[in-house]
Amino acid sequence: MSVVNLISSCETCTRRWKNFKRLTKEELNLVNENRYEATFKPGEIMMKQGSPTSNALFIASGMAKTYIEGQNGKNFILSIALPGRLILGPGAYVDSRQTYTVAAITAVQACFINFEIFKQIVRVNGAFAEGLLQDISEKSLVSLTRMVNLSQKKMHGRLAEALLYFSDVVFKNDEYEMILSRQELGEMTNMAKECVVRILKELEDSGVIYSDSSKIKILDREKLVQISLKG
Amino acid sequence: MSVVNLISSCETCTRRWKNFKRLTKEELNLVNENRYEATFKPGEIMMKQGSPTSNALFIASGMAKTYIEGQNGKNFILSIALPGRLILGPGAYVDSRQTYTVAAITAVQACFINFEIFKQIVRVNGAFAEGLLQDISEKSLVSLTRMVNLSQKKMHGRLAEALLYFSDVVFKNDEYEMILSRQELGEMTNMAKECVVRILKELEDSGVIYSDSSKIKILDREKLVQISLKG
DNA sequence: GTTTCATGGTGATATTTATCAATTAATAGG
DNA sequence: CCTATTAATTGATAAATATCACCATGAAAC
Repeated sequence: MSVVNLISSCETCTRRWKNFKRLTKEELNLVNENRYEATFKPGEIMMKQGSPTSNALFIASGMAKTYIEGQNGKNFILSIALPGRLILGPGAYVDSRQTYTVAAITAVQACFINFEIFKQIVRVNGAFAEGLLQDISEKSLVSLTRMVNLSQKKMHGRLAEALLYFSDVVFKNDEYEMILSRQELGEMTNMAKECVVRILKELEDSGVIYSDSSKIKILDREKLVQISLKG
Repeated sequence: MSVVNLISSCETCTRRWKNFKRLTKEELNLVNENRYEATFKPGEIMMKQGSPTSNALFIASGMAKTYIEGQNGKNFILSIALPGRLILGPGAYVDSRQTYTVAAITAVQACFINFEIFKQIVRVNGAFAEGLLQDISEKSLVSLTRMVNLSQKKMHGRLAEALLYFSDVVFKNDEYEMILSRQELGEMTNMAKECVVRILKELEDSGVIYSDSSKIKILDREKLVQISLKG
């Protein structure tokens, strides 16, 4: 991890969190003065579950995975962290501990922003606070929906959902690099890696997707959506 | 549902949300002027998933269940709603729809507070906004933890966890009325009702709890905690 | 280029959990 | 008090999913 500043300022940054537009010039300056950049290589841990929430994290370029480390070394992948999104677990406002670990998947350029400063601005800027509330609420809604889906859908539905997540949210394309291993896809959908392999093959055999070890192509989106819904 | 006001004002209410102490006298008055009370009988729906988030809900007395209505009429019970807690799904700040349904379990006396007023106060009172952020973050953290537990623990662990939730959070007592049916306990722990019955019996046979159809008594808490952790 | 190690993949089997069918207890109305 | 319903319970069975053992492949390390 290197610490050379590559982004000149928050004001001109094109990858910044959209809620920053609600800050005054002074507040944005304050943020800018209390940030530091870092770059990470694939596999490196950017933020560790349980450590103090001293910073809010943003990704300027690249992708990372966020995951909770559960019992017996079993991980649970929450999401793919993308540029422009606030990465800050709910623990920040509860026990001041990181709720999850963040690890780089590709090369990542990241910005850390001092959380005390961040929190201070939230207290005085109502519009910014509301933006944060929206952001946290959105994530909370996603995780509630996900919890219900994990509970009520069977493996086919859960895996189909994950494939659509990569297509719709991460890559915005029907064809993409599968940046997660089969093991990790399992950690995201609560399946054993062998089951991931088998169901990917089934989906390929029935012409819904093309899949090799590193690439996914959605061939019959309607059918995949059906599978994700009917579960 | 009747609509007689039984509580004279928010200012003197002993069951009010603790975050209301951060309001000014004027703001608290505003809240008080924009609330209405209602009482519900057991089983009645107090708030319906998908309906507009026109109000934040508080319970003055009694208990309710909050649940998400999933596919094929399968419900997923999120929590037992208790006096003094804010009941407002994340949808309020996302799509202005109720994220879950709330149904009375016992007789319930409730307060509905106009959400526009509520939101307006959040914008101008930073301390109140921070309190709301803490509240939402707490719920979000609970649901993340729950999602991981549902994924990684087996039935015994999940049921033990639910029994401890009733003991530690809902009743604060090792002996309590089981206000949920076996079916509902299943909707909370993602188990079929038959499995709930069987595992309750196993726990009773091994001396960890006493259980009849309406009562639970924790006999060996340490063992139950072990099961909830290892399970 | 060979070795090493992680990942992908496959079949057989074990475990977990749900479903089905039937019976018994509990409860609400009349 | 009696009857109609709903919930609780039980055993048998089926379905879903995980685990195990193993081999193939491919990329990184030497």
